[in-house]
Amino acid sequence: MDISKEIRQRREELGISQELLAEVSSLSLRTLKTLESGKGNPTLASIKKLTEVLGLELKIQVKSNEESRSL
Amino acid sequence: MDISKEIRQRREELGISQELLAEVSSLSLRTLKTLESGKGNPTLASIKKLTEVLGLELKIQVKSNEESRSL
DNA sequence: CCTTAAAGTGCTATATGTTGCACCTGTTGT
DNA sequence: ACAACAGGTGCAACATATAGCACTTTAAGG
Repeated sequence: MDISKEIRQRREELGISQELLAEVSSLSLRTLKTLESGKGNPTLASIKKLTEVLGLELKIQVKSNEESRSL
Repeated sequence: MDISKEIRQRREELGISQELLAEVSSLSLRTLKTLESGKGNPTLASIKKLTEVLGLELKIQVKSNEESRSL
């Protein structure tokens, strides 16, 4: 799933508003709105601010080879 | 591990130079150098360009509660 | 020694992410 | 209908990521 959608989904699961999330994660409300609506190209720092507050973690790993099997 | 270090490690595993990686991922060599040396704040787009070429995937997931157990 | 390849860095210009403000829409409750 | 709340968006200012260039350092190989 898209990162922006994951963030929105997680925020909604926690039942908090964009305004509150922006405040506690020290990210501007404007930036959060842009990010969640999938229109921006956020910096890693912005994403980390949100993941820390939301209890999410960003992992980078070797891709599982699904498309290799399909050929 | 840090994302910048993961990217460098993966590039070295594949045995390619920064110059080649920058070229095939349509990212400037300057930006890749900055990123790998851990000095920048890359955008999500830059990270995605690299992960796609390197066969890596960026995943965002609920944090496993290690620190909850330690208390 | 010299040459080549790979990586790091200062400088600069350009592109764009971040931010605040104002305003609009849609929803909920009275 | 009106008010309050949550979310989306255009605009402009500021901060900074991206990019190219030149130069340096280090390591490997002749």
